[in-house]
Amino acid sequence: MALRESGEDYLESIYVLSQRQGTVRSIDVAEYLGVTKASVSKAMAALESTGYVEMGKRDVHLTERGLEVARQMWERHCFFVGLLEDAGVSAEVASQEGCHMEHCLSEESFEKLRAMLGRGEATDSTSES
Amino acid sequence: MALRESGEDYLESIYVLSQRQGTVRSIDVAEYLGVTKASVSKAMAALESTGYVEMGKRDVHLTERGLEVARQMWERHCFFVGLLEDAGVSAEVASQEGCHMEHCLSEESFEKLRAMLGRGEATDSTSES
DNA sequence: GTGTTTTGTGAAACGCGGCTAACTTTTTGG
DNA sequence: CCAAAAAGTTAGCCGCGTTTCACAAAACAC
Repeated sequence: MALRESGEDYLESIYVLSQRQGTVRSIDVAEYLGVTKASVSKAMAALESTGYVEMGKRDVHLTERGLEVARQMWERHCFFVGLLEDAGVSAEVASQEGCHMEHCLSEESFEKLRAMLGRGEATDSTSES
Repeated sequence: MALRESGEDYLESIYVLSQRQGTVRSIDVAEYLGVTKASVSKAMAALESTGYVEMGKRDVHLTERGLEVARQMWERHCFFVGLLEDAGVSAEVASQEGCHMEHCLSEESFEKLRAMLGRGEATDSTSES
């Protein structure tokens, strides 16, 4: 039920990778996140049992429910990274730090913050590095 | 050496409580953070061994080093809470969520963000609820 | 001053999210 | 087709930050 920060990261990376590559394997997620494949294996089992992902023979994909979370996370990721970059933070650092900020807010608070800061919808760039 | 999120929270709460009350005991920290006194006891031992706090017979206080971190955290806390409140988030939720955001950024990024959003120095309100 | 209540500590355990190592299964390429 | 490489799984471990529970030590209240 309660999705943790790490779970959200896994979902987000599956989302990003699927935009880039179509099909996503555990190993791709492991490389993307910089964890071992054993960690991914465990995490996928947990996320499958809670209904966020489904595992085919040789790929993983998001369920409706997982997709919703993943998109939301990615949107926030883009928002915070953009915000930090605009503030003059390097792309690399912004990306690292944005990764954590994206898990801090409720959906409601995030929407309010975005509305106030008026950065509209985040520009999707799942295909970039 | 490496101070974790929870360590920063402990330092911050010692700071806030000392502004409010003067003297701070473990039990005060426990109540403030909503953890057990055993947790505080362990955490204090760790923070003492790394030079962030000193423990007297019946009180805890920050070292120079601890004070610096604590002030920084509190400043960020006020910044993020203020930001969220301005966005229309309730004080209670803003406080909860700001608590997490304050640990995400490097000092450098935080300063840049603050400069861009132009909210000046945070207003200190350690004496409030 | 003595007994009760409050505060602090220590030991053992747990959940989480990683890791390594060993193994199985699948894919690939000669 | 088959061997080797790549991908996935399983088991066991670790560190962190909690918890509970039992106990020790102070503080407080008469």
